[in-house]
Formats: sequence, C-alpha cells, structure tokens
Amino acid sequence: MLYDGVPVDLTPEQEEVATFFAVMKETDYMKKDTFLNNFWEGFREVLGHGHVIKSLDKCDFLPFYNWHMAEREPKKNLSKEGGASQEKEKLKKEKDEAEAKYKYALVDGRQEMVGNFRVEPPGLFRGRGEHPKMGKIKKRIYPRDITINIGEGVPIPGHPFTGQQWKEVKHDKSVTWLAFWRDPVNTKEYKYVFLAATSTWKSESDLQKYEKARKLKDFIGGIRDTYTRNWDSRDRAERQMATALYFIDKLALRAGHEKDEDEADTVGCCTLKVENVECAPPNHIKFDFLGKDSIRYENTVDVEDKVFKNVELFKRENQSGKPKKEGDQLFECFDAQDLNVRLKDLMEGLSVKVFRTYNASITLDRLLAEGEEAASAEAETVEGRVADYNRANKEVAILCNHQRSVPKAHENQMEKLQEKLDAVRQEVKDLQADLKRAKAGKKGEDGKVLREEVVAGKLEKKQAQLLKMEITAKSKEDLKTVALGTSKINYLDPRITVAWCKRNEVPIEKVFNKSLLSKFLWAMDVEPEFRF
DNA sequence: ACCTAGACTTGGAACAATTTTA
DNA sequence: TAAAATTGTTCCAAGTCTAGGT
Repeated sequence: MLYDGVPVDLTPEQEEVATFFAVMKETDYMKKDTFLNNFWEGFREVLGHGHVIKSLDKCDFLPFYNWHMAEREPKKNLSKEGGASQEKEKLKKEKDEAEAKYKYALVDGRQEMVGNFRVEPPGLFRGRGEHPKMGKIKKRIYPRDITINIGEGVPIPGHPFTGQQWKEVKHDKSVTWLAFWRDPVNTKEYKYVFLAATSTWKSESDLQKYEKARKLKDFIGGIRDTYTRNWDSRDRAERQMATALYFIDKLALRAGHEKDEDEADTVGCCTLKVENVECAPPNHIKFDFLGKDSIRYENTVDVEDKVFKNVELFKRENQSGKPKKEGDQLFECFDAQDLNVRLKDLMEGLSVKVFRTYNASITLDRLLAEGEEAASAEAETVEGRVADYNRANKEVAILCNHQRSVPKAHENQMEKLQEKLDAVRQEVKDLQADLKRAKAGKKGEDGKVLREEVVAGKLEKKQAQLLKMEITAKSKEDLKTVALGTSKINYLDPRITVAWCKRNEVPIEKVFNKSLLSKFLWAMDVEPEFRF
C-alpha cells in the first residue's frame, strides 16, 4: 500500500487487516468517524510501536481494493459461461462433498442438520445504526477459543490446526448448542453453533411457542380488562405497566430491555424516552423511535382517554412531580424484567414477546377468514387467493414494523413500469375507438375492415392486461419498504397457512418456499378446520 | 430479592441462484 | 440468450428471557 504517496511493505497479518478496510471503500461506513476511529485504533495496534504509518489520512488502500476486485473477476467470468459450464458444476460438487461431513449431527440417534457450521471469519465489525463499536477488528477464531458440546464417550472431532486443542470439550445435555466461543468484539457475548431450523429441537420449540401464543387467546380478555382497570391505579408503577402493556398488545411493540453504553441507542416499549412520544389532543399519540436494528418506528394512533392522560402525565413529570427532560424514561417506575414477572401472574409462562406472536398470528387468521367469507371475484383463481394471502401477510408485516430499505433500482423500475402502463393505456383507448367505428360499420383508421366481436375480444383482453399491470405496479410500490419474510418465518403459526391452503385448494408451495416447507414440516398434517 | 451470564429467537442486508423479460 | 428482476440462502448482529449465583 501507499503511505503519504510512498510504497510501504506490510506483514501478511497487517495486509489482511488493511484489506478488511480497503474493501469497505464504497460503503457508508467510510463516512463515519466512529468507524474510522475504531479501525485506526485496531490497525495501529496491528502495525505495532514506531511504525512508519502514523495516521489513517495518509494511507492509500487502493492497491488492496484493486487486488480484491481483480480477485473476484475470474469467478464472475466462470458464472457467465452459462449452461455449458461443467467447470462450475464440478467446483460446486467438490465444495459440497468437502462440507458434507460438517452439515449433520447425530442427536439421540437421529441425523439432524446443523445450522451454522462455519466459524465466523475475521473482518471488521459492522454494527447497525450508530453503533459505538463499528470498525473494530473482529479477530480470527481458533480451536483454542471454541468450546464444543458432544456426547459422552464419543470421539473428539478434529480440526485443521495442529498443536492446538479445543478450549473445552463438554457433555452438557441441558443445552442445544454444539459449540460456542466468545464474541471477540462484544466480549460479554457469545456466538453459538446450533442445529438448523428443520431439526427436531427447533421444531418442538417452534410448536411450543405457537401453543403458548394460542393459550393467550383464553386469557387475553381478562388481561385486557385488568390493564384497562389499572390505567387509573393509584400505584404509579401499576399504572405505567398497564399503559405499556396496552401498547405492547395494541401495537405489537417489543419489550425493550436496558442497554449498555457501548451499544447502539435503540429502544422498545419499556425503554421509550419522553421525546419518543408526542401527544396531540384529543387522543392521538405519535410514536417516533429507533427500534431493533435501528429501524425507525413511526406511527400515530388513537388511544383511550385514560391512556392519553397517562402518557401526558408520564411525559410531563416523575413520581414526585419533578418535570422530566429529554432523555428521561417515559416509564421510569419499572423495566422489562419487572413487567415479565408481572405477566407470570396473569398467565403461566407469559412474557412480552408472546403478545407479538399472538397478535401477528391471530391477525393473519382473521384476515384470511374474512377473505374467505367475502368470496370476491378475484378469489376465484388460485392467483387471486394467493394475492389475498399476501395482502394479509403484508398487514402483519406492517403491524410488526418489518421494514426493508428501498431496493436500489426501485425508482428506475417504477419509471419503466409507468411507461409500459401508459403504452397499454393508449392501446386500450385505440381499441375503444376501433370498437366505436366497428359498431358504426366504419373501417379502421388504417382502412382495414373491423369486425365488432373481434375488436371487443381484443379490447377485453387488453383491459385485463392493463388491470393486472396496474395491480403489479401498485403492489410493488406498496411493498417497497415492507419485508414479508420475517413474519412468515417467526410470527405466523404455519398451521394457519397450511389449513387455509387446504380449505382453499391452494398448493402450499405457492406460499411456502422449500426452506419454509421443511422448517414447518411439523405443521403439514393439520386439519383444514384449524383456527388459531 | 436482585442481577447478569448464558442461551436461544428474531432481524435486515448481502450474496447467490433462479426465473422472467426484452 | 444476456441482462434484468425476482426469489432464496447465508451471514451475523441484535433482540428476548430465564436460571442460577450472590
């Protein structure tokens, strides 16, 4: 690389770290001081005392960047060869065979698929949002860092590093992890190797999750009565909890546990700050905060009068009447743990996240049933019913605030779509004009004879095409910031979907892809009458 | 009665494969 | 048939929550 315009030789270790940084060239991280400072701190350490490189500003990483770009060139060309490329297939086969032995684990006599069998490679930590640790070096993990969990008396699996041993070999039957190591950046945390989503353990806990959420159905009436009553409890903590629980139930908010100074500043329901809610009389409350993954939650809702009064009060002053200021907690009298403890009194095993699962699933169940009842003309085709399903899915995704960034090419694609739409609209107009002429027994503009039935048929087809395109365009625009996958994978009881498919003669493959199908194998034999 | 280490679920983005379109 | 669009998969970060130690 170049330092101050002069070539500098680095050791292989230093080169590796420099490359981590070089490949970030085109990302937004390069504009963030936190990222640059953290990287420089780590890089300086790797360079060692008294190195000629004394500041990041004068470093030119372009040679590493160019090397990296050149490195991936041959791969691209290989994939361009197209169908005839046996080279590519051979490579893939070799890779699969080499990996095969790591993909399965023998658990209680069953062969189970492993989820993440690869150790995370070294690199730079890329936190989401304004993470204080972004840019820190994520060190390489060695066998000596890893604790493995295997059956007693089973041979200890090997590794490619001679002269090293696993950190520890455990035989713990009370946990599901196969291996773990300490996260090198967030040193209080761990990274685990677990079984895949298709495994018996994961399926069983998935089923349990949904059964618990279904159980909440029997309690929800009482719970709502209780928290409604507690909106004017004279105990401020009770009153705050009742208000928070209302939001958790109505808006499917996350719990929001306390966070450390060295994490991104995000909140959930229990950690809302006074500036995250605005009260607009008579009863509108506007939420605006950064939630998990620093995704913005922005929503204005109408609430009951008592809730409105409470929020105004909690926003204004604390228990002793002292005014609150920006940065203060809206609910200062309790935290997520306290609330979870309280929930245990209302239903065995109840915790905040169960409300999210419950509300997501019951909403899907309700919307699908409403769709079946409405029996719209659209629902006569399989495509129409699938569109119905996707609409319901979308509503749940919006409820859970599952967002995605607008695809890079979106704007461009929409413009093209509009142009096409305009063209088809013109064609429709022309056909309508032709039809008029045909009815009047006139010839077409180009002098050709027009037969009324033929023109009418063409027109009808064109109009159908136009309608379809308009729907596509609208749904594309509607979904540009909505991610449907997350709720399907984590919140919607698959039995609702399977039962609906059975009732409506929709092949399950239309709504579940291959991996969802195998993840939800446990739900496939549900009876068509199943309701959440 | 706390409190936090430890374990497990949830989440969006990046990347890869596949399908559709021009 | 290449490029564009769509869909599926992998990656790993960031949540939730409880058990067990003090």
